[in-house]
Amino acid sequence: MILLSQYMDTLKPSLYEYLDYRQYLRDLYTSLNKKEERRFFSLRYFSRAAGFSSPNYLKLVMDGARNLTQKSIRKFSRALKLDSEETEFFENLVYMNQSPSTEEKNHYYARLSQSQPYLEAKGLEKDQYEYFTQWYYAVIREMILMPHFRENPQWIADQLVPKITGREAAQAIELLVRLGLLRRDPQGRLEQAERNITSGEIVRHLALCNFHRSMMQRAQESIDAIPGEERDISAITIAIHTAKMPELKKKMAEFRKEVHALLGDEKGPNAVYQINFQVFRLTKISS
DNA sequence: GAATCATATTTCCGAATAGG
DNA sequence: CCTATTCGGAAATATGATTC
Repeated sequence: MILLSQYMDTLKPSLYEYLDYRQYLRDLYTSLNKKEERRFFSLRYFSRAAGFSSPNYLKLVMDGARNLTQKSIRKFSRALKLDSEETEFFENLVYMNQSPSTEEKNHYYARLSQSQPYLEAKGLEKDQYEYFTQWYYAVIREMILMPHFRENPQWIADQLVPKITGREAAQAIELLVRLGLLRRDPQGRLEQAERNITSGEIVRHLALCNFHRSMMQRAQESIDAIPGEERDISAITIAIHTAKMPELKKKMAEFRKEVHALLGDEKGPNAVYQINFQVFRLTKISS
């Protein structure tokens, strides 16, 4: 029995590599079940170890047909032989996955990202997440292009509307450099580096939700904070068929590219603007 | 308090395997 | 070689929680 659990440990995928607990369970199940001819880790075996009387419970959870409750999380972590740190991580993972709102997801992700083993496994991912949590990171990266740009945290902070603190600006530069979105030329001046933010699906999705929420908030504030000639907020409300959505998305993508190509190249910008695109449904779909 | 949704258990059935 | 038994997975059903 001791040998069996030791053997199990060597095949177990590392929990901290995952931000999707169902994926973790699937990988764990396949690696313990299919790889070897010894198929000791069956659904039934798991249910026995966890104290479920239904043999297929793990299967239902893996398929997303069942969620886990506080009680069943404990049963799972016992059967998976997780230590107390792993159990806590697993618990937050489950709650993050099952939260309906991005606010809650953020809350649980914040807890996950404090875990030391997670940082060791996915340290950069935390930076990538951070990049999308504050609207001004992207803005500062663009500000570099302005000829009168000064690499002085307080100056940068004062240029932004709304203002941020000098400390935040300094930390922003550090983050952008760490992410490879900014680099220093031979003279030590900051310049943009072409680099895509690549993070796992889960973090990317959560981070983008935060980013857009944050930028829409700026848009809302701009109605009062920015004079009319310096903004253009327009909208249409229109009834269309669901099938038209791909076409609409394509049009919007084209326009984004067009704007970028037409205006993005210009020498000597003197300010940074944000252009938001939003389309969303306001009624239920009738068939 | 009925209706609906989600969770947990029971039942069913095919495949593999051990025993006669 | 056949049959009984066990195992694995999925569907059906019961139970509990939540909503209106």
